[in-house]
Amino acid sequence: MSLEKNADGGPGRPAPGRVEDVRRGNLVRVLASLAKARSDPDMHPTRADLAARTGLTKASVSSLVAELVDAGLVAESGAARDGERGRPGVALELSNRRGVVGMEINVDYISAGLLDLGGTLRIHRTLESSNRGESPESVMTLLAGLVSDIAAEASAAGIVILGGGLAVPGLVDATSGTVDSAPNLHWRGVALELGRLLPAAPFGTVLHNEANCAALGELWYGHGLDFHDYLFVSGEVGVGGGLVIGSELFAGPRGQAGEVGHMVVEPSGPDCSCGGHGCLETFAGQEAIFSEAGIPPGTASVRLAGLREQLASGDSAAISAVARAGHYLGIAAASTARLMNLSAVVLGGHFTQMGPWITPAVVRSLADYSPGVVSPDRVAVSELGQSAALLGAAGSSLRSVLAAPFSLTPAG
Amino acid sequence: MSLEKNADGGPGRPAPGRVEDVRRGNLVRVLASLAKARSDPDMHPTRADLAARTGLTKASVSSLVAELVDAGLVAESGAARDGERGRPGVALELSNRRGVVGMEINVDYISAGLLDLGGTLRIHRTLESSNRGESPESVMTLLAGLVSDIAAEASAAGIVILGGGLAVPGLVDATSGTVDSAPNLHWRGVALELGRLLPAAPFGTVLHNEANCAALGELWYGHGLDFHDYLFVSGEVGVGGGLVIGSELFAGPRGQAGEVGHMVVEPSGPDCSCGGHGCLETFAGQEAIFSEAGIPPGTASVRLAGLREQLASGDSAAISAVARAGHYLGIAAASTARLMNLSAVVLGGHFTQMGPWITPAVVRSLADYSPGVVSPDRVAVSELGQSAALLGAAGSSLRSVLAAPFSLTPAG
DNA sequence: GCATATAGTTCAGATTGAAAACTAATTGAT
DNA sequence: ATCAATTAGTTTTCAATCTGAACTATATGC
Repeated sequence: MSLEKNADGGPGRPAPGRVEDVRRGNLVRVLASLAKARSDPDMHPTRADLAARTGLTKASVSSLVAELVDAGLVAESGAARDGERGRPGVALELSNRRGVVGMEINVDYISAGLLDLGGTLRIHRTLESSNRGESPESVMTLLAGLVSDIAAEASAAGIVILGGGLAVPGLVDATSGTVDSAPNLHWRGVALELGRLLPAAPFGTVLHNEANCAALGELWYGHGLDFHDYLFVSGEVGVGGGLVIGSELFAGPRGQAGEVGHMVVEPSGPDCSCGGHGCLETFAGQEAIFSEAGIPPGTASVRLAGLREQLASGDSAAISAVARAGHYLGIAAASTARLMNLSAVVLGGHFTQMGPWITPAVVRSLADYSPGVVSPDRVAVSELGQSAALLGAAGSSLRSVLAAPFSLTPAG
Repeated sequence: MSLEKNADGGPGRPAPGRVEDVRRGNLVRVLASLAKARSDPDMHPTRADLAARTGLTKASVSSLVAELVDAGLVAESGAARDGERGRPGVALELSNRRGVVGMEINVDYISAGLLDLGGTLRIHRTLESSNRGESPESVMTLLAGLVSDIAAEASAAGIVILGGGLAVPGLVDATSGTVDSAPNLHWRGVALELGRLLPAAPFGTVLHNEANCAALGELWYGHGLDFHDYLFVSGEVGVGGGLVIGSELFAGPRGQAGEVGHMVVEPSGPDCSCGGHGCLETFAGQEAIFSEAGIPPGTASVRLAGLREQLASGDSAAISAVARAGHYLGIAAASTARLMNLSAVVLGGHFTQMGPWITPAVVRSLADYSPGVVSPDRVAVSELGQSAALLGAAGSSLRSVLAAPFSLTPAG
């Protein structure tokens, strides 16, 4: 349908097609096969198996695997016996001696975790910290300490850290490592010193938007295993979101798509902080729900706990506040589903705490405004909780490594 | 960020990375450079120039160009003199002896046109025909006749037709060539015999959605030259649309994205034919505008002419009907722009006839609901008129050819 | 103990682009 | 007119890489 991207090969673009590029592509193919095999438990791919699944010859796969083993990305893990006759193969797997770090700065806490190449979360630490209004330097220092502890532990366990991802609740510019605006932290135009976090990691640290990361975490480690096209709505102070299309995050032209919170759901609705009015956020943001439910001011976690209590005790103000949020969420989801041809909705962030009360309202609203587009069993609540963003940030780094293994290989 | 697509190379996927694939990629690179050069007028790329622009060596480019010339896709067009000293180069261009056909079936007419590889529309024929409720067979027979005339003319002019695209106002499944539903034609689940249209064309005929094609036509031959990320809204009987992101059409998971007409713009709005209510179409569809403006029943073109007259004469009912449509259009556009981070809006279809009256309403609404996102000078009216969809369908075919030149090459 | 089957390696052959040397054609200075 | 300088395009040699076929290695089962 469209021309290959960057086909022109102008200045600043990837190198033109050389014979070496074939090998790079095939290294990636082999790694992708290994990564895929992992979700199929009890399946121990061998060189011969990889050859069959990638379409390459056994000779090529042997050579590619040797290179990946040299680079430390792939490890042999004993014999693969299947009871059949013939010489047994050598089972291969993504090395668990290589890992990436996921990091998150949020309003009430910072956290970091170590994910090995196989996708297992080996370490996960959270540190409560009131970051709203704190200086970026001091928060980064705190985070750097946390990460350095994790790096030490990793090193003791013989794990080499290759890269990392940092999720921040705000609009970010990943290329420059700048937080353009993070209203809930009161940060604006802040260039973070990402180099401090993982100074030795060849892939460095990449900055991400928190809602997008949560959507990615959900994609790779949550409902994404079942749904391939969905709207992820993350309720935090504002209402963020992520669009997953064909099992990939749709990031938009400037990597900032997914602002569900400012879709117009009620033309005559109240003014919004964004300057518009009737935005979803004015009905489904934390402040909107809390005040409608009559929850007194306080910290977000205390108020959220209060809301849960009132919901559980059948308080009608709380129940109707949440139902109203769900109603408008359903309207925004209906429009999005129609516009982008999506078939599922996943609720994350604070909405996970309201699951049983908000889901029916969303389902009803979807049925009412876009019948037949999103079936009730495709409205789900995230099960990852607070770790979604961290998993997304780490997973993103993991995928960078698997997509560019040649940068670790002797040949460079 | 994500793994290379199809990296697994499983069944049904493109062949694995062989050394030959490098050449395929480079053939595409060279063609892409030539296609790009064409929008830079008075620029006659030579082999040496292509080498510099693709990053390939002169030797490789010579060999690639020879293959493309053999395949008939590229032609030498005399010497390229630039007044400098040194041996003059031989100017190259995409051959104007190869072409693709764009076709459209709409409610009131069918049309077809011939686009040469350089992007010039060489022939364009429209045939009035009331297709609503007609059998697909009879309409296809009519179209096949029109296309066969064009093919004869092309042949007389020495132009070889390589492929084609057919735009139909409805949801289509391109892979099976089926019209799932085209309400305005009263077609539903119709498998079109696309093979009849261009039996000799190696790339065959591909079925497209009309609104998407119009968006593509706009992208390649209209405002897309200035805007790279925009919402294209096409008013026909319903309200269709297309999302252009990074100068590419965003087609959605099943190629059916862009249903702007059924975004919810007024939760308490009237019922819609889709089963929902408050959809944009109930305010900005043809019937909504005509009845609100007090235009008596009749054929679409007569009513549209009537509306234009009333608008020109300052009729207040007409003016306010169009302003209302624009208001709600602006709301849908505001939500879309926020959700997908778009920065421009292009109005097509019947909205082009209402330009001066509807644009201000859209601009006002955008400023009201999403201030600072879409600036007023980035709300534009399409200038392509009725040919947008045809150009999009043809252009899409042209791009398939340029993206897979090796299928025409001796090596196959 | 040996036939059979499967895993993995080695080696020759083909394709391809890079690099450098070479031929071709034009300008401009002498 | 002649020739150096300059640019376009071709030819040649070389290295990288995959494929395919032959070969080695190691199991099972009769």
